Amino acid sequence: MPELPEVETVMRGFRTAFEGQRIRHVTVNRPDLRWPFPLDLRERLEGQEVLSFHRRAKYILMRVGNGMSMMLHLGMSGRLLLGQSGMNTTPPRHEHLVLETENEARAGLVDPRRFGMVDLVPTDHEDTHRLLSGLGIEPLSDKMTGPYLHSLMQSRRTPIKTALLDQRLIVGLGNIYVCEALFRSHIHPTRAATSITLQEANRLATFIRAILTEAIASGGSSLRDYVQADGTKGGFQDLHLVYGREGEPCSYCATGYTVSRITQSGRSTFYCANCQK
DNA sequence: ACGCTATCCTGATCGC
DNA sequence: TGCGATCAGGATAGCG
Repeated sequence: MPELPEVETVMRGFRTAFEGQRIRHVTVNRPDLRWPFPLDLRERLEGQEVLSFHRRAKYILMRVGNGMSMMLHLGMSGRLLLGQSGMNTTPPRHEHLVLETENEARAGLVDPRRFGMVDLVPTDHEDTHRLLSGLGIEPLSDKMTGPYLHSLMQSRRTPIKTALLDQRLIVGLGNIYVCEALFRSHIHPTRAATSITLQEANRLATFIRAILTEAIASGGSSLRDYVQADGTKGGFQDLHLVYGREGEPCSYCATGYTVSRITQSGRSTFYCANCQK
């Protein structure tokens, strides 16, 4: 589910609710998601002050006072429900982990498909965690330039769409935002990554940055079950120009072409066969 | 060495 | 209304 804008939105809500507070209670409702929860998750977090929140790729990092960081990945269907403790409401289905603070802030991790993950890592060594150490560049950082993107694409013998989904090269993009970025850049998704010119890489860099920035500003894309931490829906799905719009007229080339859908490495790709070359 | 695929799960939706 | 098939925003292990 969540790509960079959704994870960033969730992380900001989590930060607003939890930063500076002390964790009073941790409830672990099952032993694992994609991987087992750390056996000492509860004892490592309870009683700790929440120092700060960060995002790396699609991971949320919560740093606490004992030098540990909780890593959280939402997978495909993960949501973080923020609220107050003691409301006596029925817990939602698939709420696998609950954090509560001394000030009654409550965060529940709901993940029906259980593709998400939670782990602990020493804050000083976050970057060496096996899931973080191989990650590519942050698309909203200064490293994300056309020339650098161009050089990254030269090393992959896959379609450009597949390469942009590869978190070892550039992080944060998922199926939606890759489709949208290629559409706005007028690049055909099946093109070999190595065929991307510098000029096209410049366009891609510009649009990737723009799309992610716009999506964060509108609170992410709400499809199916994604909502922001405060329960409101994001609004970026209304700005999708191709994703999920198979058969609809292309919004750019006004020639009667409609949005096509193909499958690439098992995932749907949406594009305009006329204006993406 | 690299790239493709099958796979982990549940739930929503679609066609019959 | 019911039922089976299909699809879903991710990322890995394992295979060729």
